[in-house]
Amino acid sequence: MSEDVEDGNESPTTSTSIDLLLRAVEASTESQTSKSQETCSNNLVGIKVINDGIVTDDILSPSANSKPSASSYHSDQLGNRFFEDTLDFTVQSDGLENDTITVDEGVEVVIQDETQTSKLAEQLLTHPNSWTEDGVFDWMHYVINQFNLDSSKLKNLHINGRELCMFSQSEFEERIPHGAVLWAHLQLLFTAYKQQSSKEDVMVEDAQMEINDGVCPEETIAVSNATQYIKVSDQLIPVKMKETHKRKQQLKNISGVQKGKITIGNSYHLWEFLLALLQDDLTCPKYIYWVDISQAVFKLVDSRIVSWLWGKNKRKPDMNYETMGRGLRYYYQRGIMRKVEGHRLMYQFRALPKHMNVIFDPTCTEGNLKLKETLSNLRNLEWPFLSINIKPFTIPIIPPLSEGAPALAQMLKSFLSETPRQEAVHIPEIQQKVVHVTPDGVVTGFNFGTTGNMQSPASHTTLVQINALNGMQEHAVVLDSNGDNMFVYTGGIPLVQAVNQGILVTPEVTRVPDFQPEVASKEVEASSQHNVDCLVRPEEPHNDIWNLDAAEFLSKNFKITKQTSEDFVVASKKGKKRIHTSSVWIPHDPLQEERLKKMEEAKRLLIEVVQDFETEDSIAPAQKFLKHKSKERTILALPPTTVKTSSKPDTTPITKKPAILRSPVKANEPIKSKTPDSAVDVVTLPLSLTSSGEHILTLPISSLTKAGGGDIRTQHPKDNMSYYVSVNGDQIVLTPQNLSKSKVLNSTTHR
DNA sequence: GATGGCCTAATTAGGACTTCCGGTGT
DNA sequence: CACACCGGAAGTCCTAATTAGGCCAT
Repeated sequence: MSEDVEDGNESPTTSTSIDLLLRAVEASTESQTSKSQETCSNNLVGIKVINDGIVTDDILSPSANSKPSASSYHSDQLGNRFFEDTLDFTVQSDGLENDTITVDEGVEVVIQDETQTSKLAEQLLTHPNSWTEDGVFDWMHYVINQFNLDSSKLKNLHINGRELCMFSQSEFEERIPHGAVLWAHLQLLFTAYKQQSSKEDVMVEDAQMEINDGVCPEETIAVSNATQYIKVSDQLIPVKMKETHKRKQQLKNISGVQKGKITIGNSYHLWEFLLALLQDDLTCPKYIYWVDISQAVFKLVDSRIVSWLWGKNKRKPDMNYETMGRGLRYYYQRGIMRKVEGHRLMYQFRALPKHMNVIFDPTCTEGNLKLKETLSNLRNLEWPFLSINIKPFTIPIIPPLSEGAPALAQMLKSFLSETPRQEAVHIPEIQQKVVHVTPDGVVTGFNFGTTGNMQSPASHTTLVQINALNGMQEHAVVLDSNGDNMFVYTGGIPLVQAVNQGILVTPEVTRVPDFQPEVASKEVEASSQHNVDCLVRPEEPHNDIWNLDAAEFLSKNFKITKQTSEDFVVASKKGKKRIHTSSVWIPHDPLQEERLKKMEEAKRLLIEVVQDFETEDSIAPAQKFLKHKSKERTILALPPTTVKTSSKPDTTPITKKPAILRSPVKANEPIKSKTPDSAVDVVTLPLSLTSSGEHILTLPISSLTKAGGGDIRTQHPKDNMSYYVSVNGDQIVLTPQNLSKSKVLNSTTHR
């Protein structure tokens, strides 16, 4: 029976290990007298490769068919050799009932030798790192016997599992008889163990909190993406954690992890990313490697691939080494890295994690060996352990790419192995629309707001995906069957609330076939600013042009102190006002009379807003003042020029300039004027009660108190009832507390 | 009815790059 | 000539922290 290994189901690591083993066996057997296959198949130890439940290979069984032909290998564009998935192996079918240890869906360890089954089976389930000298000897002896190699040279070998794992391939071959075969076999066990671990990883998920609660903070080490490593007998056991508040607190409390330095998800910092690459057998030492671990010096072998990966990680498709290099250079001044002078593509970390998640990878080189030795030797020393001058900051453990950023690792595999290259993460194309918002609220497209950092909106009839910066996320953007109505939940805001806030407008659908992300992102941002006074939208979405109209317009009317592609800062005697580009709107077709009118109206509105800002005799921070007046909890005391006699003559004329009273104030504290030179303790306010119309009333300041969340409440001197105090335009609104505040605010006409 | 706590949304500020550039060195 | 490297300046994006809004228990 023979089957082809199916494409795609086998990890490159496994393939590489199998490849190496086969070549090693090939080399060893060539140097010896050939033995018959009949002899070989006795006392078999094999590892079967299983794809989707079908046994495809018994890769450790020496057989005439086990040698790959020359055509079994191929090279990719980069010159990397890969295992061709068409090897023809013979799977043992001797009718005996084998002892089988399934370590993973793809790898199964089969032990048939009855005398050693139990002991060896047990040992093979543990990481080679933990094997005793005897265990190592048994394993070597057994493997060598299976391949009918000479076992006499093993006699004086005293190596424990830990030392075994420290060896590089070259050392293995140098110091251990039949080292190539044994080394290759060991790599397969590593692969199997790794896969087994990841399986167990999932199994412990349910018990995660319990485990964690039982581990003292010093024994837990934060890594990334809700994975924690628990140190048990000098081994790091990954435990997946749910991202809860408690969890976040735990991360914060973990010793050695600085506040704000924890990396969540795939958002590695650049230095973290490089460290991860250095610990991943997919990339180290092929594309990046340690030149001298004792000095934390590493080198980029292939700057193109490393920067490509970095760009993938950051979702920056244009990333290149030049750009990435700028990021590295910023590390010089921050004391994280330095350049190794005179050596191209060589950099030096100025600190390393005290514990690194060392991968015993099959492509281990001397650099990696040095890394392991150094870490082994220095593990018990005080951190920082490097001899170089280090700015003391703590680096959390960086998981290898395949654990910390599995999707990225998958991409890398794809990048390295597929011809033609394909994106591992496939995002289906979807019909997309541009959102248009005009100043009078007419929507020619869809209008929705966001609370996150939306980059480009996307939707089709029932699709609910938005391409946010941190990946495709499912937001509730739902179109009905006609495509006439869209329902949007923005950042978790329920639809009803979004409508109340004016975020949603019943759309008049205009399909825009050519999706322009730049335009869309601006539109999204604009639409999210439901309280904007007017909007600017240029003819072209390009940044320069985008700014042009707004800049031209603003510069004519105001002094602009700063301008970026997003913002203008308008100066006035009151301070500076930041105006978002999208807060000024210029219509698509300026030839249309109606649109011209709207444009004029938009300009007029903007001028009005800024003039208000400039003429307001206020000492409140100008930036705050202009922003959403109706939302600002500003209590403005107006000059008592038109004070009428109220029914309750409790007036004390105010002779000093008006005071601005702003919340929040401390609970239970009377609100006092923020104006130092103001001695007012009573303010005369023109009040507009929503139910009974406008009248003048005098409120003693001492009657104003802080409600929850910065609200201000007062007791009405007339009826002694509690009212919320809010501002509508230049009027103060008292809202009976027993009425819904939102209803009242929505029913009032804003200026 | 008065009060303050709690939860969540909205907003802000700052960090960490990214982009661009003009220049030098190998 | 290509590539690596440098650092200033400005822009972008993300996230933690802060503030605001609303509800609800006491």
